[in-house]
Amino acid sequence: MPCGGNWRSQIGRSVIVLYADSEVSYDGRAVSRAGRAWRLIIIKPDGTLLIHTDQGYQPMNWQPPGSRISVTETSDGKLIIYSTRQRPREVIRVVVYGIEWACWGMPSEGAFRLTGTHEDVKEWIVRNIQRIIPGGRVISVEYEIPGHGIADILAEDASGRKIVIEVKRQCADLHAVSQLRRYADALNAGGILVAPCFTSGARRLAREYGFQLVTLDPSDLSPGTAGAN
Amino acid sequence: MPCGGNWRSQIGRSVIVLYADSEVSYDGRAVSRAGRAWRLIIIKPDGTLLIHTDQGYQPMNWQPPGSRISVTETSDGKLIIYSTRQRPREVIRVVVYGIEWACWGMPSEGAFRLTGTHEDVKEWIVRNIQRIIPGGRVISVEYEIPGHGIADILAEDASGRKIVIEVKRQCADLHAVSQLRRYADALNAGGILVAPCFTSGARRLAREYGFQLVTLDPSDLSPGTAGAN
DNA sequence: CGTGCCAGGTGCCTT
DNA sequence: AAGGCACTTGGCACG
Repeated sequence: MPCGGNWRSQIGRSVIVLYADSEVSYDGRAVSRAGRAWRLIIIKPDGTLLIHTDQGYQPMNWQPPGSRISVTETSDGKLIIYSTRQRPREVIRVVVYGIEWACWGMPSEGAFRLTGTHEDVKEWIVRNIQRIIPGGRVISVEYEIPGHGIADILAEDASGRKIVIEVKRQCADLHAVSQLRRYADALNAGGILVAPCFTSGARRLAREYGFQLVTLDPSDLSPGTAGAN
Repeated sequence: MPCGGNWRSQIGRSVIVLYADSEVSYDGRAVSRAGRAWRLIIIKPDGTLLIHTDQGYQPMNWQPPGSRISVTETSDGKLIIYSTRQRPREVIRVVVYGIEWACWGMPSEGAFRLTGTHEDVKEWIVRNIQRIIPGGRVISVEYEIPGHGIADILAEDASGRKIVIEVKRQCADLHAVSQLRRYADALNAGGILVAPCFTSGARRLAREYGFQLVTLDPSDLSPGTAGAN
């Protein structure tokens, strides 16, 4: 059974899960200190370190892939787990007072496919530009505007006027409108914001800036509908 | 030893960790399908579900706190784990073909303190506004501009001209400049961007918009220095 | 509950 | 490596 005391031999080879009584300190872009408590510690072979509590999606502390981990033992028998990352320089130090159980395994992602992403929506629009700009055409995708960022789609309408299209897969907010403005201003172009929904503020601001809103839900990517708004 | 076959009795009471041969499907804001493979499954009492592979900070699939979990058994002995979330409606379905080990425990966050945050930087600036705007004063913090968002700090310089200060704890980018512009435009005010560093694009754009840059590192919050730029 | 915005954001891709 | 940006972003605070 892959649970036992020799988990240290699995470092770099398996995903190790420890249930440990521990203190955690983090020093890097920010600083954190966590007093002694039982926590879930996950060590992945790619250098990822995750320290989870009883609640929440996010770990209490972590270290990303590529970090270097080491485990040492103090003279009085306590374990100390170090995880170090360069650029930015960040260190996690876990003092382990006790381990109730330690298990490991070699999980994998397996075949994995994710759909309904921003990329999918963008591709749909390129193929169905007529539904967004009747009589228009796509000039470029991921169009870089030097010093101003990268526009999702650059198109032109029937009259030849340039139009920047900014695509969001979730409700568009003020940030999305500001982003679109940055592109449209730089190109002296019109702007269309495509999203499944819009916050009230986004609607106001888009109106103020003269941008058009188009409602398009990622789940409606079929030959379906795109309702102008 | 808290590892064994009766982990299902711990649902809602402990954090459960399964090492399982499984298929995972996710349907919600996006859609994902993951073929059969060994994966690490974590079930927290707050409804959080995390499915981890051998690499990366992020789980392959997940469900946030507040989700409802249930485990059923098919006629041929396979387990199926359902996790459902409303608003947005999202469902994860895990078909479990086998479990190599199942362990649990009741971790906690314990005493935890994080410093060096955005809030810390903002407070430092309010206390040391003279270092940012010599002769100026703070008018308001978290100043809401209706329909345009919330400015970090609204101040005025020695001549009484309004200045919006946008604070970043990491390198400021185009997004930060756009955000500042949204505020400054709405108030017809000047703008100062405070950050530990700036991307090349952010420098260009800030110059174009007439914003001032001030370099301030979160780790130098002592009575230290704030270098205008 | 929606709106807005930070996060030690992370991850992906392109120059 | 730096820059730009999406993410099933998650999480928080406020009206």
